[in-house]
Amino acid sequence: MRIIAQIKELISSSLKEAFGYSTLAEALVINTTKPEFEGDYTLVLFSLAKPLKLAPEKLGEQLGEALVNQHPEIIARFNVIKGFLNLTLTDGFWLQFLEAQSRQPSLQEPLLQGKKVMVEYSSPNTNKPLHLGHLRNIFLGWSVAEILKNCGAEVIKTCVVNDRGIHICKSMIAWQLFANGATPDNTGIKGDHFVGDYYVKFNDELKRQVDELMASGRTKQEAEKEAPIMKATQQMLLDWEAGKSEVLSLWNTMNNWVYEGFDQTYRQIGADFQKTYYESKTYLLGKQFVAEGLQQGIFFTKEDGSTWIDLTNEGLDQKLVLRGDGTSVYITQDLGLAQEKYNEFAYDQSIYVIADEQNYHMKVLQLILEKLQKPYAKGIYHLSYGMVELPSGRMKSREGTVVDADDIVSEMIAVAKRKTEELGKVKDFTADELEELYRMLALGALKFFLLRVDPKKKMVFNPEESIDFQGFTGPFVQYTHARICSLLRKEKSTDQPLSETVFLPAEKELVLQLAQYPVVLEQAATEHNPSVLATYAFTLAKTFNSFYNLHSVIQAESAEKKQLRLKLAAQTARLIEAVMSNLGIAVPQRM
RNA sequence: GGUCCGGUAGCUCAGUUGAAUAGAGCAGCUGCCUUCUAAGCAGCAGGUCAUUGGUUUGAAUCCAAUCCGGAUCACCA
Repeated sequence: MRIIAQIKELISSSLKEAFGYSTLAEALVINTTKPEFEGDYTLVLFSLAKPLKLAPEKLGEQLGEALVNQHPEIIARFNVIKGFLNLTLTDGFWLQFLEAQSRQPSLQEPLLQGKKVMVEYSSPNTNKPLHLGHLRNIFLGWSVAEILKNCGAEVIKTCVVNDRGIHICKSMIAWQLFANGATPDNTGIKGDHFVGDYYVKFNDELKRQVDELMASGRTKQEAEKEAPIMKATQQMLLDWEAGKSEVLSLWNTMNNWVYEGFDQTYRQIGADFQKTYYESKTYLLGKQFVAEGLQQGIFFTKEDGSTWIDLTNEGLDQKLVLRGDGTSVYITQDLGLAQEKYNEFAYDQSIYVIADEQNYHMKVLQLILEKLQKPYAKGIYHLSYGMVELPSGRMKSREGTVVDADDIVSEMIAVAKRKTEELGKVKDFTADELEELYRMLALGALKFFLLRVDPKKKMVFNPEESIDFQGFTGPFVQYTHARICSLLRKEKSTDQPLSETVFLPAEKELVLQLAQYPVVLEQAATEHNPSVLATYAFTLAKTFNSFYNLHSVIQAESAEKKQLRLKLAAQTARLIEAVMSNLGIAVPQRM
């Protein structure tokens, strides 16, 4: 159902027949015609003018003539302006398209049929709750997974939990020192926040001790090293690695508190994983790669026994892959984990949704796997995204300028509730229905806000201004869907074939938009970029709203018009739902 | 310092495989609800696309230099 591709074929064969010129249909440049000109699609002629040795205007006239003559059932008329050939397709063609699309049982595309893709996202630490940056990560990962599924791929969503290390021990030490047996249960605090609070307490106490030591003449570095709380933490990490049972037991308990909290958040925002990897179980992996790399001469050993790879020929640096004492570093684990994932799932592609601060690391990871000639190395794709920043700059947990995930979600729900009550359109809803609606709108606004921006760019969130429900937003699109549903409750679109009609400009605009979906979906999939779908959802809704404002559906001028408009409306609603589901956003029947 | 990313309207963002008069939303200003949901529609106003030079029939888009901002280059994860 790719109209542009279809037209490119027509043009390509016309060029051959009428001009004896062979060119790949792919190479032609066709866009939808700008609204200020007449036409549906536009061929850019400049690049063809040269090889054909014709002035663009002349070429346009002749080519347009040929197209209309050869395909009168598809091409109705044309006009040439400067180097642009504007083509208007016949109403019959558009009618047929609309019928065919509405009869299509599924809106999926076969682009990635038979491919198996892993998407790793979220990947939190277990010492503090999720924040707005995690939400961008989670929504991106979820959305990309949906997009790939809708292109026919089998998708495995996975999460790597960073559940070990010094930062976890900090929360544990602080809990031992200050908690007096407090738990999430007996305080009523959500587990991840509870543990996060002790992480903050640790840092407060550390600062106090450091200040004290500095007052007695130590330098800052000395003080940080010597602070009793820091020493205790380091000892705890050693005890953890030695498998000391009371440390392990506390570690287990506190991590489980955090997992309960995370699960609650994941349920609330609709995130899930088929497979979760825990770093405590994977951090010893990857050492066999070091032996392998040494044998192949890809790695080398320094005097102190540490193992390195030299990537200076690739424009990078030398990179440590194993410490002198034989323990793993971050990259070692990641090598092992990539293998582990491949052993388990034999993926064609493995997508890592990770912030752009790790671009260098991911480049190194892929490069090493390539040098080791791993079959899955080429399938690794780093979906790098920019940080969510405040107007004042980066969020800093130490300065308390982190936007908490649970907080922002509840704020959004409160705003959705307030707006819905102000408008008073769903007074007959039950309490459960209302709650579901508020959540749908709140998450719609939040997800759309985070997904509408190109992932690789950093973005700004201003907590002073709450996220909009008007304009280029999730609720705008959701509203259009609810409005169409309301229309269709009053008058159903039937399956009867449409009768011949002349498309009015607003109707044509809409059907043209409907035809764009497969193109946009494929673009989103190949670029791993949900934002193009957000833009499309908005444009589609906007186009419908203009149409809706201009023409009455139920009181249409004729029975044929009514039938056509009902079908356009039904199809718009269907596509809005499909596009939004790619973004992980549900759409309501009423709002 | 090396590498990478970014700089487009007051603000937040599209547009960057070169193509018609650079587009949206928000904020500001005008209109439009006794007819299908006004979370909407129609309009006004707002731009030296960081700067300079180059390539081209054509540059926000490509090239070079410069300025500004950010990330990264740990025996941290």
